[in-house]
Amino acid sequence: MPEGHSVHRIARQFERNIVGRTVAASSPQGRFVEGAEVLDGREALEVRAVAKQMFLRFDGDVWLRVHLGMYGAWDFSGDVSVDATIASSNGRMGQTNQRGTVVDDAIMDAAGENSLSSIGAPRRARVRMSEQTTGLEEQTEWPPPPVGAVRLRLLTETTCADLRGPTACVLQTPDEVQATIAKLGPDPLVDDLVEGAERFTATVKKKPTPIGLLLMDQAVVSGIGNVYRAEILFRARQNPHTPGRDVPEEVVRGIWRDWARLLPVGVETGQMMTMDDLDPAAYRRAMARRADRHWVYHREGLPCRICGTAIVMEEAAGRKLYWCPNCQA
DNA sequence: CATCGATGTTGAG
DNA sequence: TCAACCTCGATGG
Repeated sequence: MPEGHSVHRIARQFERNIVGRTVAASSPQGRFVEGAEVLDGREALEVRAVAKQMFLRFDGDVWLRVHLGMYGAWDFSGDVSVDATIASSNGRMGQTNQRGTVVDDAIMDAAGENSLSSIGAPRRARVRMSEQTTGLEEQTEWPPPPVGAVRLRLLTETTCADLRGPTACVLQTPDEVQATIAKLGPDPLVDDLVEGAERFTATVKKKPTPIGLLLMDQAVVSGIGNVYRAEILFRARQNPHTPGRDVPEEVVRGIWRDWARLLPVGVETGQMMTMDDLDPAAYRRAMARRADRHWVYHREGLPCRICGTAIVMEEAAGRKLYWCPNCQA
């Protein structure tokens, strides 16, 4: 489920609570027993996020590569440096709070004020990090009993990270990591922005593939998924069906710049905010309600926010593509 | 409570 | 092109 922003966000959580610590590794589900045995007792030294993949380096040049796929998630519990924005527009967290979770009022207040990147002190909490960050009910046992099919558990003295439902969870050598990353297109939070722009435009310029498909191709550009694709194309007023090589170069460069702007916003807010240039009231509305958050995504049949034309949905490569046939003519 | 669909990728045909 | 992977919130009865 997660697009690039979630993966960078999860990597940041690893940075705060796992990197620099020795882990006890296990596979409660049983599908990653051998890998867990290799990781067990090693120190996590570094985390990297590229596109929708996360790479965690352990001592001895052992890398863990994780791709959450459609419904993978990391559950953090114990001492978790919780983001101030963790609960924004998240009713569940409010409920959980009333039932006695330790996520305190300061965090809830900060969330209400929509402040960015304030890092709370580590505290007993339990969160699920997937597309969104969700508060979970507090567990009192330690270590917490695994919930559901936990492929991999990484346990430090104070923090437990449980991986569930990933598409990929494998150990890699440094060379393999290098090779994996080399196949990925530029990522605005990893690559130099100027260099990234050159790579992206050069690739798009020579492809007959529709731009709407190119944006979803992780070899072309890293981290864009179905939501960001629709939104970025709308923001560029670009028809999704135009072959990449026929899209004006200035538009292609504009798309890269826009992604480089939206991605960090997504990392900070934990949400795919694509209407960030609206007035403050509309911005607050968009933050509060998912239905108000996008220009075209998931708005089939609804009037375009700019011109009133009905938003169109069509299937493209098995994914739903939303766009305004008037604004993006 | 059952069913559906999803922010993704891979590999078979 | 499509099923499979495997999870869960949203939806409907």
